[in-house]
Amino acid sequence: MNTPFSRVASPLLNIPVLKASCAGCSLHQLCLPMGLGNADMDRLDQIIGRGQRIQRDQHLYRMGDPFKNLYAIRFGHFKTCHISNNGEEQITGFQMAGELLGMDAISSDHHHCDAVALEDSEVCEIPFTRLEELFSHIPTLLHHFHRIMSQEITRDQNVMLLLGNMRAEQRFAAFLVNLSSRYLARGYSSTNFQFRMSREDIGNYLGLTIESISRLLSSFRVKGWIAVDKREIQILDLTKLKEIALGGEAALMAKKTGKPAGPATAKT
Amino acid sequence: MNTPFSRVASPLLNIPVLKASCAGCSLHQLCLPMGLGNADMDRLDQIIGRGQRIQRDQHLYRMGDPFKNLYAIRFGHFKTCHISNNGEEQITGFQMAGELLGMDAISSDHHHCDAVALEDSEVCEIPFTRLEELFSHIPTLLHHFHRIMSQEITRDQNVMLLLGNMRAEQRFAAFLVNLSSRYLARGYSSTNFQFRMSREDIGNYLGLTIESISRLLSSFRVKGWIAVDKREIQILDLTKLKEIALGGEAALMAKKTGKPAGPATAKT
DNA sequence: CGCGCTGTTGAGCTTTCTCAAGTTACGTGG
DNA sequence: CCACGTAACTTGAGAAAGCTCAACAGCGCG
Repeated sequence: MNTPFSRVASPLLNIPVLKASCAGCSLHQLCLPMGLGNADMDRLDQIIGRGQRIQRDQHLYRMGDPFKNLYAIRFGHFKTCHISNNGEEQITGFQMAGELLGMDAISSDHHHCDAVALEDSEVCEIPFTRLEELFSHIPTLLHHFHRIMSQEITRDQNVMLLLGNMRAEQRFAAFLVNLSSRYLARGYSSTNFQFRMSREDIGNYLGLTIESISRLLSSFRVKGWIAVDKREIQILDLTKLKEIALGGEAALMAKKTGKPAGPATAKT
Repeated sequence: MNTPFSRVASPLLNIPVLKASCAGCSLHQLCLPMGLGNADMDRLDQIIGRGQRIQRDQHLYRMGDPFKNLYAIRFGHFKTCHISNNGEEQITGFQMAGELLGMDAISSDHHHCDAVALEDSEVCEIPFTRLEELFSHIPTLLHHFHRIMSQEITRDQNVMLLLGNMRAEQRFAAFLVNLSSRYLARGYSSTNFQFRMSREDIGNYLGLTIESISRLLSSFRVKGWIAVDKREIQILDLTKLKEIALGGEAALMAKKTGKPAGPATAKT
């Protein structure tokens, strides 16, 4: 790794340098150029536009916008949300540094959701037509791109599993464990971090109300699994949370009654 | 279109011809070779393996199987289901002729879900590494492949919206409308078709119990929106169903009370 | 002809939502 | 610097949607 930044370097260090460069980005092992040699990474760098700053609550793109670019998150956090026909919004994901935004737009040449910055963030603009040109010259890049799209599919299907099969407590535990492991992969603490999204966003994402999220936070706190202060969270018993996220029968037993699991469907 | 089969040709006509051929397939405008010229379609045909028959309830692949091929459904129906760690299954989609199976496996070189035939079906085997080789020679094919993967992402996110935001009635209406439009796109009736999946499968997919599905069917029937006989369904008021699927406030009003919509979150 | 599988219907119960009141933090203007 | 207003969150009590359990009906199959 010849990156000038350590994995945990403060994002602030990057702010003055707006020219996006994969080679100089601490995230290139998580991001699109993963596994590329120096020469190929340079070619990728040549098509990548200037970094783009997005302020908190600003839209990176909106549903219906024409599709030009994919965006790699350089630092910061985003949410993507679909607006259904009756005006309800459904948050389909929270994205963090090193993740790619905009892949849903390839199918129809316009975006199918809104992407909103949860905090001041910066993205690399990746012109998709130029990227496709590169693919024919760099098979490794193409293959990795396919993996990323496929990963997105898998991720979405896991959320479907969460929304279709899990109880509130399990959903929330799974959410915490997911965040935890993603921060870990980025070199941050897996037990101490802050929510970049509001309780409302969390509830929306998990298919629960804001009140339920609040109650779950309290309940997890009382049980000693987490400590919360506003948006600051500390995970005190990650093992327990993982157990519950996995559907922990044991966890439900311990709770009091000996009921099966799952909000619906279920049944052997 | 130089296909020897009309769009509505009975699938039975294809059974004796096990050699898969895009050029000779009535679905090539819906499937991977969409938009390809004859020469390119021939090249695609050369890498596509023999057709593979899958009997009802047989697995096309299982979670954990190594990833070798994508599969295009020639005729028949499939379901894909994830098994969560506590043994619960969640059906993540129902696939029909012309749709591609297995894209979730690209990310990790093994399948992340089970694919099960809902009836006797046939698929074309598409060796993925050979397909990737073709991509560098046929940019149109590559581009279309990206659209298909992107479509899959969009589809999954719509299901997330369904599971996260919709009431039982709305979910079920959306499900019926979705099936209807997919049959329409394939040249079949949009109002008369049969469920290839059990009530249990429908319930699992929609995050509801089998009893709820049964009640919804009855309720829709009583209201005169559909007629049902076992797995045969006739849609009598597609407009109404679409209205409800879209979150129809009007529909909810008419129902009796004047409540807002959405099972959770919501609120302006 | 009876068994098993799938689906239907009913009654009561659990989970989570809804509504409402109250708290805390924070930015704005006096 | 403080009062105020707003936004975000918390907590409680009651309501409702949909689940669980249970009984039963229809159909296919051995």
